[in-house]
Amino acid sequence: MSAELQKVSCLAENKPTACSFSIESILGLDKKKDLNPASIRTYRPWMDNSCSREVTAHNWRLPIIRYDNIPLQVHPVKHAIEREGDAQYEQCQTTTERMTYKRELSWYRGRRPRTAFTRSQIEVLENVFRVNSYPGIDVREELANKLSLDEDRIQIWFQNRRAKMKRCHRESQFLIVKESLTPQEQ
Amino acid sequence: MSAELQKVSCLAENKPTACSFSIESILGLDKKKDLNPASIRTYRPWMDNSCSREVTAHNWRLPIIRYDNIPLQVHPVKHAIEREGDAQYEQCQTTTERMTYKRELSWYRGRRPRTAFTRSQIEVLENVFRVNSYPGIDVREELANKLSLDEDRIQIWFQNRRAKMKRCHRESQFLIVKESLTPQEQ
DNA sequence: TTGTAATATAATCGC
DNA sequence: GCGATTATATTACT
Repeated sequence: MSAELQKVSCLAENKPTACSFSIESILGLDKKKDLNPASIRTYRPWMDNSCSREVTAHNWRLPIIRYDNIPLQVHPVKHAIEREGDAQYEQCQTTTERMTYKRELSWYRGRRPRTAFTRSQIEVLENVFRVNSYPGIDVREELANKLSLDEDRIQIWFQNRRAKMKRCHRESQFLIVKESLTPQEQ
Repeated sequence: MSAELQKVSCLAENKPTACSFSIESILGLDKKKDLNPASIRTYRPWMDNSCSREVTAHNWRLPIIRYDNIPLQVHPVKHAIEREGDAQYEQCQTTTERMTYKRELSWYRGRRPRTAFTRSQIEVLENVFRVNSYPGIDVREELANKLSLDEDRIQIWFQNRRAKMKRCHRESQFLIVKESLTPQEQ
């Protein structure tokens, strides 16, 4: 971390370091601040109470919450490189060990069990998707009722389906361009 | 496949079967359309001219035309509905064709590439956020300079961060209530 | 291993 | 600025 950034990040730690952000400017002439870090927890409706409580308990017990403030969405490689501060992670020597560590971490965090759509459900979803890839809440609810799925699952499905469509399109576009650049055999 | 599902899936095949999904609802046509196509012109500073030209070039290879004076980011369905003056669009006979047309258009329509903040940037932002979740323009500019980011990115970050905080708080509140209602096992 | 459901969050729109 | 959505990138599971 650069010296500049250290100066900035010292703020939250109340270090007596000189800092180029003035307190006044950071406070923005005293605006409301109502953040209670302890209150942040994720709601997992598909977990029953006992399970939720257990997860919470584990998170409190285990020193693995240090990444809650840091984006989990990073390049795995970069991530691995940059996680030098995580002692527990560093202790994992083999890839397998690290995988296990990560898996346990995710288990403690709680993740909705993967939904396995049936063939008929997919068929209907695909048919609707062909006609409208952006169904509104009403259509999604209709689908949810008819297919016996949560509306949330429908929404995620369409989201992922759009991403897939886009990916496929990008790839085909790339192919077209590539072929146009090398019209002859190659 | 059940009778219900057949009713649904018939849609994409244009079968004259009675169907409990209305065409309007599937197409999302039963929603209000409130855009004024003539007045919409979005500025995309991150698309420089060369890039635009390249995109245009790609568009020329495909049965897609470019749209310089339409919203770059709208609901494709709404968008498609309101572009009745577009001759190419009118040439698309079937709903599917129109959807495809519209869909491809939206791919070329620009969206700012997702910014990937670095760990150190997030760290600083989080530290400032803890102290002040509503930084004024001056603090945002300071941060922008120090973190080598656009002030705009900073602003959006704080906006999303506040939303996240709110969400987390709501969820934890919900959990508390839920647990207080079912304090025993089960 | 691949495909994809799920997740987190940056970006966008309409108010 | 907010709430609601969408896009995007990544993770993790089958």
